[in-house]
Amino acid sequence: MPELPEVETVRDGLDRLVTGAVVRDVEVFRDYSVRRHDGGPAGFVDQVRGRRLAGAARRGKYLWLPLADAAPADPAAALLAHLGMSGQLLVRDPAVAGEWAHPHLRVRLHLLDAPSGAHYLDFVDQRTFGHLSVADLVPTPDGAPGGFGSPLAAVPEPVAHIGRDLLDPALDRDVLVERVRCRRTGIKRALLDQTVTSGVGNIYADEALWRARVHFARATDTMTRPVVHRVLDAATEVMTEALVQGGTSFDALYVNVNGESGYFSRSLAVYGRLGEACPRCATPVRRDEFMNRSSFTCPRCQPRPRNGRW
DNA sequence: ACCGGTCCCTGTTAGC
DNA sequence: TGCTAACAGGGACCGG
Repeated sequence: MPELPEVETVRDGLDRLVTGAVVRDVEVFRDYSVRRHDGGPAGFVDQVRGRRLAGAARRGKYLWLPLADAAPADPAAALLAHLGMSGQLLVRDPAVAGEWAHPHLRVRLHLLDAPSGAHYLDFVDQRTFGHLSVADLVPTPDGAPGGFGSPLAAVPEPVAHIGRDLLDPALDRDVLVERVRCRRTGIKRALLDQTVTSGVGNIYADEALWRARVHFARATDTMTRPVVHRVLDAATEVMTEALVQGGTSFDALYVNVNGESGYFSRSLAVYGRLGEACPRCATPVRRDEFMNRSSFTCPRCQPRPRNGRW
C-alpha cells in the first residue's frame, strides 16, 4: 500500500520521465477516479488537455504535477493525485508495452515530448480508493516550498490542511512534538492523522512504534518530549530505509512508476507477522483490532499502557 | 476545535 | 463446488 516512501518513489520517477511533456489528450475510463474534481470528468479532461507537466512534487501521500502553458487569466494549477490503496502511475511506451490495456486502467494521459519518449501516463487503480483531480495552487502560510520536489511556496488547495511530512526540509520538528503532546488521543491515531504530520500509514506506524518500543494506545498527553522524538525518529528512519529500497510491496498491488515491485516487505519487523517471532526478543507478534484495521505489536517490547487510548 | 466512528470501493481468500 | 463474508485501508465527512 503506497505510503510516503512509495509515493516518493513514484514522484521521483515522474519528475525524471514526464517533466516537460505536453498532454495531447486525456481519457477517463472510470468517472469515480476523478470524483474529487469540481467540474466532473469532462471538466478534468478540459483542464488537463494541452497543458505541459512542469515537474513533480509531493507532501505526505499526495502527489502533484504543476500544469504550465495555461491561458493567462487562469490561476496556477496542478494535476493532483492520491494513490489510495492500490493506485499506480505508470509511464508507458506502446513500442515496448504494446497496446495491452491494464484491466484496472482508470485514466490515461497521452503525452507528447516526454523526456523518456513515453506515450502514456496511466493511472491504474484496482480498488479505486485513489483519485486524480486538477486543483488550484495556494500559497504556503510559512512561505517555504510546498513539499518535496516543489520549488514553489505553494500547494494544491486540497493539500493545504495536510501537515508537512517527516522528510520535508521545512518541517519544524520541535513544533510537531508539541502538537503531538497537546493531543488527547493515542499515539498511533496521532501518527495516522495527516493534519498532524503526513505520509505515515498503518504499516510504517506499526513499524515505527515497534522500533521505538511504544504501544499504539499510549496516550499522547502522557508522553515526554524525548519519547515523542524517539517515535518520530523511528518513523523517519523506517520510511527512509524503505525509500532507499524503493518502497514496500507485500501483496503485489503496488509497483513503482516503471512497473517494478519494491522489496521492503522483507524488512518489516511486525506488520502482517501475526504469531511470528519478534526480531528483538522472539516473543510472538500480536494482532489487535484498532480503528477498524489491524495493529501488530510485540507484547513484550510494547506492553499495553494502563490508561491507553484506543 | 477536537475527537472518534462510518463509509466509500473491488479483488482475493477463507470458510461453510 | 459454489456461495458468502471477511479483509485490505486513507481520508472525507459527520455527529457529539
